[in-house]
Amino acid sequence: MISTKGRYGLRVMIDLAQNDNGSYIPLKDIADRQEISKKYLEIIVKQMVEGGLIKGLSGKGGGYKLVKKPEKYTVGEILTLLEGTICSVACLADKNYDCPRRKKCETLPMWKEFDGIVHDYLYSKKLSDLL
Amino acid sequence: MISTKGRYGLRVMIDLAQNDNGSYIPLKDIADRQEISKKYLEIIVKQMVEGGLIKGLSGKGGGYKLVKKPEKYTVGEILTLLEGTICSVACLADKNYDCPRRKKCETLPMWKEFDGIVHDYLYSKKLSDLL
DNA sequence: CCTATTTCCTACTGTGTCAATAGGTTTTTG
DNA sequence: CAAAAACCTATTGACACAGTAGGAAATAGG
Repeated sequence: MISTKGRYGLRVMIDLAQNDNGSYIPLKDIADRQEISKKYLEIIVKQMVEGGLIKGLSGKGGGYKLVKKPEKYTVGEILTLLEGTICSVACLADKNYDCPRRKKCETLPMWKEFDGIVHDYLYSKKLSDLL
Repeated sequence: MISTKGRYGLRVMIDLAQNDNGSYIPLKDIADRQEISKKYLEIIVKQMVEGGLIKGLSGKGGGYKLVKKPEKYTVGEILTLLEGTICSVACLADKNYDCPRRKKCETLPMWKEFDGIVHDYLYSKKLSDLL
């Protein structure tokens, strides 16, 4: 289940794309338009800056803006940054985890296939597809 | 993310299918084979009985068994029972929930499409496919 | 009838994440 | 210098997850 973090973050990205006029867009405007608490968005947006998805500028006239064109972002990369991982099952989420039942597990192949389908969908979907 | 409840429950179903000899299979045997705490499985299995997925018999010689042939179960129905709902986003999980942004939400169509893909995969997958 | 086996039932608990809220500091422009 | 904005740290209440614990009721075999 995708949490509000991922969902709100995606909406911020869409808002930034739709209201892009070359300059920085203040978070207050985004929060108002999207009807989301500005304080909560700060946490999310901070993560997006750290992850290199967007850039921020302090001070008057500051705000946030995209660093790439909307068609260069995939929904998958946005969600992965905010959700940590988009994995359907815990066994696949941590690549270093070596499950003792890996060899004989009857469900693992299915989870892998399922994960592939999810991954393919989300990484083929572009931010520009949502405008 | 599918929790242990759903994953363990699915493995119980597979175990019941694989070890079906007409009579009831004690939970202890399943727990031993699957290397899962019997106590924890009790909770999961209880839910599966209540949901009509399997039936249980108390007393000596008792245990659990499937009520249908493995090819008659879908992975989707098993997971839905145990996880409550298999929905990628909260807005779609509760059918009665009327989101105020429903009309103008740019992400809703994508979530619906995504949910459809997930749903299709899990409900087309049969328990018998995992044996 | 007794006993071993098994499900069935209620309750509890520690840990962690989610979804915010609160209050302040720093940066920048007009 | 003042307003506006990002930036930063901390806290909180609620809830779900992943079990654990202990016993009651049911049932079959001897």
